[in-house]
Amino acid sequence: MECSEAMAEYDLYWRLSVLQGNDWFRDLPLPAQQALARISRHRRYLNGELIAARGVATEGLAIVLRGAVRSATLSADGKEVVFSLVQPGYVWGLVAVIDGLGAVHDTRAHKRTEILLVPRGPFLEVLDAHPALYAHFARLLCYRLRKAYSAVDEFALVPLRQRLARQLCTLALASPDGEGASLRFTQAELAEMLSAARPSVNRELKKLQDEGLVALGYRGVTVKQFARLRDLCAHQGLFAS
Amino acid sequence: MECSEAMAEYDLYWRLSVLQGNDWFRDLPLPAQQALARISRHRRYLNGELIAARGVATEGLAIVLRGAVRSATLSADGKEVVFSLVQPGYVWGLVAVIDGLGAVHDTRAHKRTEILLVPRGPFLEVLDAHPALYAHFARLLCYRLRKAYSAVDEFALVPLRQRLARQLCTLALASPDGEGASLRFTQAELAEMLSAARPSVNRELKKLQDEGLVALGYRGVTVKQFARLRDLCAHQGLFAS
DNA sequence: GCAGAATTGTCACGTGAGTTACAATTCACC
DNA sequence: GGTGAATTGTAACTCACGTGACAATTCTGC
Repeated sequence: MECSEAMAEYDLYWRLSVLQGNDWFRDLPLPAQQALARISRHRRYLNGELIAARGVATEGLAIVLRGAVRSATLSADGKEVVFSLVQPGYVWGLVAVIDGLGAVHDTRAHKRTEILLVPRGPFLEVLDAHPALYAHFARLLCYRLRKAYSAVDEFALVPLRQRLARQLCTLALASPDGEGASLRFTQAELAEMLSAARPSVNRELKKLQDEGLVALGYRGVTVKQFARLRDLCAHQGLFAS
Repeated sequence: MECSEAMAEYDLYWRLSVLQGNDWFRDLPLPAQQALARISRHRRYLNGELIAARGVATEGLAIVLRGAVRSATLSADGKEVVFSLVQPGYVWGLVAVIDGLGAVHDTRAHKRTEILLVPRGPFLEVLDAHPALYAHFARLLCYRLRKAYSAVDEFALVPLRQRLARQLCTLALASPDGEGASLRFTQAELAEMLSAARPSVNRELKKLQDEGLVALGYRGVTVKQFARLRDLCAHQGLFAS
């Protein structure tokens, strides 16, 4: 079984490199990274496949590798609010892992999706073995809280036009090509990220296009004038994604 | 100076008892409680006095004793969203204490207000000395996150009537008299807590009164039929305040 | 007990954005 | 290269809720 041993070895190395490439795991001490790499697993989901149901215990933390993880809440009368579309490189599921009270939202794979799963139990053991990690992940929770807070008051007082501008800036900065990026998202996806209706997003995008700030394409938006786009959202605290 | 020594002693004991009476400090090990009592300070603010300015480093964690701590965001065009009105018994300021990135909102005293202040530096030292506390406060952060998340999707998909019903239920349960409580809040305060306009809240309150669920008074609302009020909000995840 | 402040009660009106529905494009694939 | 699925573009309609502006009520302090 030399071959499969070598495979396992390679796999472990691969998982370690994923962790080391991630914003929230990059800065951990090597032994902790190794421990986490050892316990983590590679998972694949089909488009729309259920990853976690609201209130039900989750398997663990997910580092998104491909596709996206889509969290949404369904209201009694069937309306849905998409809470987040977690893109590759981001982490999903920390709250439920730490407090153990079940998934916060109904969560499904958006397109074919791959994640690196860090199972809850072993993860908590690693945390206990390296107490300093708690401080680290507490900061991640704080980051999330600030984002959630700004989402709340943004929703309440920022009109769609500006929220859209902000979203575009954020996506552009997060993309490899930077400020002038061609963002490969459909308008429906953008609408979901903003918890807005698709026609409304289209209306605002058109206006931005007329003003020359962006160019619209078939499955994408190209940022033409990042600076002016950014000016639109001005003054807003956290520049989050 | 025997007298002032005795005073100091009494003061320490008083601060310890405050901590022991608080939901989030009650369950800590005694040595940690004592350490926190030693570093904490009693603070008074006048109505409207500034406690923290958005983005500016905060002094520490506040346990509200009297009055209320009011966090709000001011938008560019002068509109304001009141984010929370932290009532006595609740804790304010954890995020800024942990990540050190400055206050999340502009924060002022609502009426004459007293808090127990746990200064940031010493608090973090106590955390480092008792690593288990990190796990404890990480759970508090998770609790906050769940509340913030539910605030987001509630804002997006629950109509004012139900949000109001929920707020009333929550306030009733939190009050000493329980379910049939006479809640001493003005309609303007209720509106702030819900980030809604005062006339809108009045409209919904009137309807609830017509249906016999509540009775309106000069500076207060009395819950008449808690069960039916609660049914109105049904199915909603976290029953928060 | 009365003046003035605070609070509640009610209107008319504006508006951002959701909803529905369909037409016009663009693409993907055989 | 043409057919069908996916996406984008648009318009008409609706509605919850905010805004502003008062009048009516209730308290508070001298």
